[in-house]
Amino acid sequence: MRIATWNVNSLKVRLPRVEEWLAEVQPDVLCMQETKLADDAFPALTFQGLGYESVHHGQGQWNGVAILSKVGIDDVVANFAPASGEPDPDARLITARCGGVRCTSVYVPNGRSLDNDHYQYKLRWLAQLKRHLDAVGSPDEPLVVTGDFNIAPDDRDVYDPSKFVDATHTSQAERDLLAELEAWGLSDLFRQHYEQDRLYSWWDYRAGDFHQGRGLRIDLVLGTRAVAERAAWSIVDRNARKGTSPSDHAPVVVDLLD
DNA sequence: ATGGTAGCGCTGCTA
Repeated sequence: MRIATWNVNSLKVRLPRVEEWLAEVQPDVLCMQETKLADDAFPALTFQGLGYESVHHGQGQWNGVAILSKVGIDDVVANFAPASGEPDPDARLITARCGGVRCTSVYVPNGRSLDNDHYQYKLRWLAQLKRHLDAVGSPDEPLVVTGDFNIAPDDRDVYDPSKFVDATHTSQAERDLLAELEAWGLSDLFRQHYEQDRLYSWWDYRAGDFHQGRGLRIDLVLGTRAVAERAAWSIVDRNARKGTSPSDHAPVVVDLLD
């Protein structure tokens, strides 16, 4: 079973590239973020024509998350589960079970800056994500949390850590909250296969950062032990960041043994 | 040189 995540940065603009990529890579499950669509504008029929069932949780203009699956979709929960606390006013997560794996597609708040209210929102959001996982699932089952975490787990995931002192994406508080998710029972499936640095998934559009190799690894695939034991291979598909009108994120792919 | 681009939607916000 091939699982992938991709922050597409507007599905309206990116749909042709997403269709092309699905045909080439043929993931069984694709979790998307930043669709920037309302639910009634989500192109479910287009994906159906490519063999994918889909669920979408959107608001239009900003945010928006989706799951596509060739291996079935049930137990759908849009937004945070009620038992985890108040719903998120933004459309930032959706959960569904696909092919026996409970999958959550997440678009973690950016945080903007450490002194911004949005950063406190990011920290609260990450704490609620753990309660959400307890509400919808368990570390003892096959479960994946994947998407744009807006956190670089380690300095090797940052092109120049000296440029990210007292910054979002690297601050100790958000890394600690990511570590709490790992303590809950999740591990970074990409890091199971690679130890080296400079394996980024996002590059700022500005200043030619992609071509200069200035990126961050912030798109993660986390899985419980039952999933990690099956994780045979992973890549960041940097080719999808090239050419005309790319997203600023590349897809991350993980293959699970059946 | 503290810059730069992209998307949304129409002025400035978000990333």
